[in-house]
Amino acid sequence: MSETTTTSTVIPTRERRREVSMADVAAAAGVSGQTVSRVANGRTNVDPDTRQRVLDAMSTLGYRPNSAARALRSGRFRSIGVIMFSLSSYGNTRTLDALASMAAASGYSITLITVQSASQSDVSGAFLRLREHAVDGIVILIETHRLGENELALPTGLPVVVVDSSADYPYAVVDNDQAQGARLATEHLLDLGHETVWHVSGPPESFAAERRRNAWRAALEDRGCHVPDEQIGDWTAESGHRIGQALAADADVTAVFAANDQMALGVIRAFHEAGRAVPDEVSVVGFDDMPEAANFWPPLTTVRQRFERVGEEAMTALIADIEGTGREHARTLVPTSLVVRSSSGPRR
Amino acid sequence: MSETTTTSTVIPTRERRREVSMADVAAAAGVSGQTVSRVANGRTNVDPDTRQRVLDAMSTLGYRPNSAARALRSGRFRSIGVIMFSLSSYGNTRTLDALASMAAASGYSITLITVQSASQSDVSGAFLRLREHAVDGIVILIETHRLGENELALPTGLPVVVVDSSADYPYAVVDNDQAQGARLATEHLLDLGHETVWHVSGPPESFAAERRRNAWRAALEDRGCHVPDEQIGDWTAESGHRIGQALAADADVTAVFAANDQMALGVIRAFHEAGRAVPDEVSVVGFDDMPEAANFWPPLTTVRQRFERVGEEAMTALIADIEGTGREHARTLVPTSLVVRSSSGPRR
DNA sequence: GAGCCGGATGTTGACGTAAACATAACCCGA
DNA sequence: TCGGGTTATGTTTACGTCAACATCCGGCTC
Repeated sequence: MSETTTTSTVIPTRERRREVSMADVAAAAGVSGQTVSRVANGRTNVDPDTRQRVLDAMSTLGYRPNSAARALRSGRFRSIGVIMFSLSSYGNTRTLDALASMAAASGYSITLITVQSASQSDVSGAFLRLREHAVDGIVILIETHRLGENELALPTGLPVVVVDSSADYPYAVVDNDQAQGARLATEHLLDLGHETVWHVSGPPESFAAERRRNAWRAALEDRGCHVPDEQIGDWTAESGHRIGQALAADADVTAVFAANDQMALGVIRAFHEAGRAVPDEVSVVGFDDMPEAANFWPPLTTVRQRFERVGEEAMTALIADIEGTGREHARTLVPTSLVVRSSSGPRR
Repeated sequence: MSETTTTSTVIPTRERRREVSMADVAAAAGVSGQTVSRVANGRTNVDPDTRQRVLDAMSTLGYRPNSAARALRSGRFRSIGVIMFSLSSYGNTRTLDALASMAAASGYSITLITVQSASQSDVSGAFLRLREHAVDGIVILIETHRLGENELALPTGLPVVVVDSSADYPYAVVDNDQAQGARLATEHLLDLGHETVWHVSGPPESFAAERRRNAWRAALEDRGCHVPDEQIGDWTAESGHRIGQALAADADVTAVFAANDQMALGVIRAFHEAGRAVPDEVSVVGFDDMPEAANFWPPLTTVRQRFERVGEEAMTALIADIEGTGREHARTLVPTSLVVRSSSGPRR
């Protein structure tokens, strides 16, 4: 171990010291490599004594199977590729966390590829890189609205799960139930006596945004309410703030449903700045239930998405597909729930 | 949307179709496998005509190098292992994003392992799994306070970079300059005329929290200010809220420096609830500059950490180590900056 | 006791790649 | 004209693992 600091210690040039291989273990235990392989893979047809000898040799030498060789041999890597559109989205990050936990629990690791844009070339480039990396399956965590199906079609027969609200992929799809959540939020506000509900939506290219928007509109129409023009944001708090400034200037606005918590935060700030009290004059409801939402001022009423659950469902489906059990390409929707806090109140 | 029961299309049982290999390309191009290898690796000693023939054959057949075989042969995988303590921390997530981008730009992919706890067993288990996965280097993105050096010592000579504020690892260390940032925040509040500054710190086991705490204390002492008891939080907005309630009850408190933005949010909420105006009666400064901070109410004065930069530095150092250029085990500190918004103001 | 069965273990070869070495063709100066 | 030095290309082999097949041995049946 280098004595840390300075003296750019001529570290004994990290010699590409050969790792302990099966052959080494075999020699140490006095058996053949194949027997070591059998022990490593938990085969039953090995004499208990022999097995123990091999296990001892393994731990003495610090043997770890070389997964490159294993993958080359078997075509399996016990690795899952995840393609994400950067990590900026709060929800996707939590989903990724759940994916990673589930994968680890099943003995898989995660190979993460982020793409700068959801463009065709970026995504197919990511596919190609994953193919090189001998992953056993792929999770796509992107808003894929702008990608035609053909562009998503994989050249290889790899199992794929898409975490997205779109239907009609030839893959399994898992997502939070956006429509149900948006309806929950909208009806909550109507139930409080508001005549209608304004909507700050996510960007046009997002499927999730589209579903929330459609469900909001449907909920209003079902109750015979006027449907105000939608306000198009881009998920950021800044866009919420900008839109909020316009809404605050309109005295008719008494209830706003923002398509995520960040935009709700921006909207609330705009109302604060305009001197319109929340929730006394205007109610605001968000979507996501990020950890901070309970500490917004006022604490935010919002729709809780269960991202962890989505990640678990996606990984479970993918692993089932990889390991050959069940290959339904189903669409799984994880229900959301409304969390009522202080940013929404009865129409004055 | 309720067509959840998708017609479970009977997909033509994914046959493990052999991938196109070098041999296939070689046959198609009428050259030897070795020549294909040379072209694939961009060697110069190939006749332009031959090279073109090989490239044509590659694209016709859709050849992609098999990285398992490549790794087996060369001992390199062009993959970086990242060990993270879950993805819950906002900053670490952004750092990971930068790591992933940088890695991709250099032709590496990311193998992500999350650990449930920073315990010795979890972390060393993660090491072992990464070693199996033939990664070329490892980035550790955990608060490693509780881990002795010996526990972190890798059995293999793999290059390692630690993103943490600790010193004295036998590895390169990169982090935001916590001490400088905390001093910035504290002095900002003192400069506004506050007699002293209360501190809501991160948990004891966090190195970053410790550095911020020490710098806060040092800044106060340098100015001869009274050092109030520190308030120990756990990074969550809830803990900030709880502590904020206590602080709000103390009329002496006029300035609070919270060790992250979430706790600052909780503190501010507590002051709102207690009817103490921010910043008129109490100033609050956070740490991180998360994207939402500008839209808190009031917009939060905070210390901006450049997580992307940290990720870039870490990956640059790691790749340099992997590829043999420069092997100083330096400690890199990325400076932070103060972002003044509306949550801090002059002492009344 | 011959024949057979099955469990434990060993031997061979192949996965796709690339380093090391071998060969062949060509160029240039003496 | 020859020898030495390039440059382009081919051949062999090894990386670590594991499936397939081969072998060995003890025990059981008839």
